[in-house]
Amino acid sequence: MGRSPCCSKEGLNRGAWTALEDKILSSYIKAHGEGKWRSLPKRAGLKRCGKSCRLRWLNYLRPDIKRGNISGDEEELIVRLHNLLGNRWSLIAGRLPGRTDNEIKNYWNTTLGKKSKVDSFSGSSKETSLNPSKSIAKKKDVESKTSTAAVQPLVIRTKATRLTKILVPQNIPSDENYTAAAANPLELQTQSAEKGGSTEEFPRTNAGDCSNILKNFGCDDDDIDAKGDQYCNEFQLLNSIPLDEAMINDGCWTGGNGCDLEDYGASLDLDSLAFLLDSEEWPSQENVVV
DNA sequence: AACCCGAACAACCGCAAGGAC
DNA sequence: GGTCCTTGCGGTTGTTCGGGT
Repeated sequence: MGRSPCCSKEGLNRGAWTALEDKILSSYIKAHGEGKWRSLPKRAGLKRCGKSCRLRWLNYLRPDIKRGNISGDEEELIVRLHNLLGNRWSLIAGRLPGRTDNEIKNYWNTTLGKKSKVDSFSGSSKETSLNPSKSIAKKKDVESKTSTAAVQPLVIRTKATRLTKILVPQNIPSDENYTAAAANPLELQTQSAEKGGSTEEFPRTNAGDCSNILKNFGCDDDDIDAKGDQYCNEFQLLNSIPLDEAMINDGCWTGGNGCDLEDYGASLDLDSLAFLLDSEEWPSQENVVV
């Protein structure tokens, strides 16, 4: 099946985006929503490849993008998730609200990857300081986790599978321990399992609560207007399936930018991931947000 | 002040999956 | 069922910027 080029290269702008281009793209997407990237540049009046528009929007212009330095907690989370998932940046990014896969990938390649490379080369816990700005204590903590993972590598595969369904926990538990987990369905599920979880523990809400749920996941009113119905349909669909079963069947474990664990099937038992949660807490949302 | 170098980040590219027809 | 199109992902390259000499 021959692939057609994503766009004609002739007459198109390349390289850095100008403020005007950003404004045009943002305004267009705000007015018409995402999607149809191939035809978007023409409709918006941009001399850009659709792919380039999509990337610019996803990695830079999206309103929910968190800018600024990666915090210590986020770094720790990235390290742990990388140990678990390998270079599946989109999945890792899905666990870090407001961070993009590209950002995390860059951060890894420029900072953490080198650090871990040096660590493994030295083969010791000797201090390595490629990034002196990071706190030593935090760094040691990260290193110890990295070395733990080296003993127990669990890199699943390097190619991500596309998300085809979005799974959002139907009810945001009031218990503060679960509040942080609300944005981390994997943790929610694991905790649920640890507690002998069932749909009774996390009763699923009806579609009427969708707006609040979406807001809890960082959607603004525009998002809800644009996609609320779609998400609510998903909610209603999933409401007919017990929560844990739905997660396994749908294979999704993140909100919005999730993955498909279905392929892991025999090789990946979600319970086996519990070791990640055994010794230490995942960073809470309050800690992650800068 | 000029130059060099490395880090950080933005953007591009090729490939593959999934859906529509 | 096959083909084509769209979208998303991960790897790589290019550019910018700041610090050191």
